[in-house]
This record gives sequence, structure tokens and C-alpha cells, in this order.
Amino acid sequence: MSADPAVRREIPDATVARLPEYLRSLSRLAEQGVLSVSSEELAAAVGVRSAQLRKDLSHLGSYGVRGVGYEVDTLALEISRALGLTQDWPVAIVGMGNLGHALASYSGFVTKGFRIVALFDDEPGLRGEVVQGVAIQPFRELPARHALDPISIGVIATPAVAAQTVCDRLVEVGVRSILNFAPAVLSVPDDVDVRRVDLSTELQILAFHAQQKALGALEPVAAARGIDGRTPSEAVAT
Amino acid sequence: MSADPAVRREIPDATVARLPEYLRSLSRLAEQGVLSVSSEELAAAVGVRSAQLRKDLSHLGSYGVRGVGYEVDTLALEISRALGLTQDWPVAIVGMGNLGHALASYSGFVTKGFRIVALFDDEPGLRGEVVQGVAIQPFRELPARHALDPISIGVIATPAVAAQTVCDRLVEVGVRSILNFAPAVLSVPDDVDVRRVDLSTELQILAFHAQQKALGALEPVAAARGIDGRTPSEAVAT
DNA sequence: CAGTGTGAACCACTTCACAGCC
DNA sequence: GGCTGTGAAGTGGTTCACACTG
Repeated sequence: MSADPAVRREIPDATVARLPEYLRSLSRLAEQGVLSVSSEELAAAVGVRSAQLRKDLSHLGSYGVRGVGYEVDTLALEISRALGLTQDWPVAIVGMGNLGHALASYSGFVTKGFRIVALFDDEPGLRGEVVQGVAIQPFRELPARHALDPISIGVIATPAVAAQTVCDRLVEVGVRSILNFAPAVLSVPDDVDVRRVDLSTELQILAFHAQQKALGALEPVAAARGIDGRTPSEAVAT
Repeated sequence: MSADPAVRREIPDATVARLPEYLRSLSRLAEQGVLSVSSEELAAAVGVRSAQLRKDLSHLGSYGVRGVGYEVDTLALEISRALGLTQDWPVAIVGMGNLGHALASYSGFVTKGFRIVALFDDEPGLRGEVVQGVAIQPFRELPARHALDPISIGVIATPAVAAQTVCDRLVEVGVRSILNFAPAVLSVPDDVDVRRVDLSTELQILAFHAQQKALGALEPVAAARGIDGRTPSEAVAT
């Protein structure tokens, strides 16, 4: 195996998942004119431990100053670079119901690196409607649209039944990154990356924790005196 | 202590996060009239390994039949029970923009266990609009609404700037489970459970993987120099 | 015998604690 | 002196492989 010294690959998935949070906090700090932060401060803002933050950042390289902290701008730039946000990612949304509209209008989209280049929906009533400067077109236009200006990321916001078909078409034209909001498991080739966001899954997880709390509460025995000051041992964490 | 023998608590978070997926697949199978599945089949449908599935299910109890598999109905019921879906969870949505509308209309909501009891938005133009049988009301009505029919889960679908205030009010009246769609980190007391769903985080994670793939692709010759890629062994996984 | 349930090995991530540097 | 960067220890989750059972 290789112990390549000069590399910055091999960033753990768990770290990658937190980088966007760090970036968001850094952007806010930058807006407020803050020039420098310590790992302690930034970690507090994001809601992680400072050791975790430092370890995460160490995967990107050494961008802090010992005894001082991190320069906000520099760190933000390095995280952006690591995430690939210094380049432009053309995004297409398929399915322009309420969710599709919400996504298209979502401010976070426009910000860093992402650019909506196409909106698809076969509903005749939506044909031609312009959202955020982009006109909704029938999904069959995908190949032509893609040929014109290649799509990097496809967002599926259709009903579950349509999701797999839409996904297949996207993969067909060459889209390799898919964000799926439909409650369906998509099957794709190995080289395609799918992430799923699902409301009902999240609700069910909340319900589980809520139930646990409820069950714990009516556990009379152990509560010798401690209903109030829960030991800081382990709160229900995300 | 806490070695309660008669309990089946202590389900790992990672398992809890997968149970909703299992449940969804089981429901689909049930619809198709399938009566029994093996761990192999169900795992394939969900996209996990069969050993993982069996281990997960073992945390709930022993509901399979050796040499045969799992009875679809029974297993679905047990998972529902474990997740707390056999009871009713009253949900309120705050912020009825496109996203709020999308969430309110989301079919997954209505299904198991979740019931929308209130929709809030201060926008005068939305006042009184009825979505899925529930009228939108000003957020200041929260305490009254909650007193009338307590809310278990609050969904925040407001802009980021309003999120913390909305969250504080929810916590104030006693809501202990919050699903946050706003791109903001909420601070809450220990006993409140917050889950965040964030579009731009997901996009950024996709962008990272896409970039990795791109870098890997132009590796064939240039490994000698500082560029380095990764071994082609394992593809980018979620 | 086919397929579950599970100890044990393995692996990834987190946390600790401190050396190193500004 | 203060804070980063990081080996080492600790924790939790996954995978293996097989004993067990209907």
C-alpha cells in the first residue's frame, strides 16, 4: 500500500459530512467581520467538540496557527476547495411540485458553487413557467438539454413511483450524482452516487426518541430523586 | 446499574436510522401480497448487507423463523412498535412557504402515526388558507393551539433568521422534538431532540464525491507527481 | 438444510491528552 | 501562554462465520 506523504485524499466520510457545517459557520463569522477563530469557538458554533473539529481540519491540511487559531477567510476557502465548491456544479431538478419549487427557490442553492440550469416536469400546467429565471420543460428534453450544457447533479423531487425511471434517464445521459427526495431506494450503477433525503425517515427517528423519553419518564424506580437534573452523561443526540 | 433485564431498549442509533427503511420495504412487500421474506431478500431491497439486517432486527427481539425467514406483517408491526408508530404523533409545521406546503402535502406524513394538527405562518397572504384540511394561522396562536391539542413534533420550515426564535417558542410551550429544515444550528435544552435536514449540506457532500471521482479519473499517468489518486478498489459510497 | 441469531474479529470514528509551535 | 495538530486509547458499528433451530 501507499503512504503517499503529499496527499490530501482520504478524508473520512464523517468529516466530509461536517465540512458544510463548518463552512456555513465560517461564512456567518466572515459576514460579521470576524477575522480569526479558535477551534473552541468554531466548534461551539457548530455544535461539535473542539478536538473533533481540529481532527477534521487536519485531514485537509494544516491551516491553523498554533497559539492563535484559524483565519476565517483562509479556512473557508480551504474547506470550499476540499468540498469542490470552487468549481461550478450545474444542477437540474426533476419534478416541480411544491417540493421542486421549494428547492428551486432555496437560497442555499444559489450560493456557493451550485447553479440551477434546468427544471423538468411533464405536467402541462407547469410547462413554460419560469422559476428563478429558469423555465420548466418536459422531462423528455433532458438529453437535448444535457447535450447543450451538461448537468452534474440531478435532484429528484418526483413522486416515488416515478423516481426510478427518472433516475435511469439521468444516469443514461451521464449524470453521476443524484439527490433523491422521493421515498424510494434507487438502484444505480456503482459509479453513480445517490444521496437520499427523506422526511418520513426523519420523523420516525424523532418519534423513536420521543417514545424513549416517554418510556424513561414513567420508569418510577430509578428516579429516586433525579427527574430534574439529568446527569450530563448522554443526551439524545442527532 | 441500568441493566434492566426485561427491557428491549438500547437500540443503537445507527439501527434506528435504518428501521424506517426496513419498514418501508416491508410495507411495499405487504402490498404485493408477499407473506414472508428472508434477511437476504429484504436486505437487497433496502440496500444493506443481510448480516446487518439480522443484527439490526436482533435488537428488537427474535421475530424470525430459522430456516424460513420473517413474516412480513409481524416484522412490520414490531418495527412500527419499536419506532413508536403505533401511537399518534401530532405534528405542527411552522413556515408555510413552498417548503411548508410541500411538507404539508407530503404523503409520507399522513401515513403511519403522524398527523398534522397545525400550520403556522405570519404572512398575511397565507392567513386562513387551508392545506390538507388544516388552516394556516399566525404563529402567535401556538400556545392556544398547543393547549387545545398538544403538539409532539414541531417542523421548522422558515427562513434561517427566524428559526431560532421559532424554536424557542416551540420549546417554551413544551415541544420536545423538532425537525429543522432551516440552514441554522439551533440551540436547545438537553432534553429537546433536534434533527436537521439540509439541502445544501447534501449537495456539498455530492459535490465532494463528484470531485473525487473527477480527480481519480485523471490519475492514470500522473500518480508519480503530487496529484495522487486513490486505489480504484472502492468506489465512492454514501 | 436453509436461514436466523450472535459471539468475536474487524474497522471507522471519536475523544483524550500532550508534544510542538507561534 | 495559548492553541493547534496528532499519536494513542476508547467507543460504537459492521462484517464474519458458525452454532443453532424449525
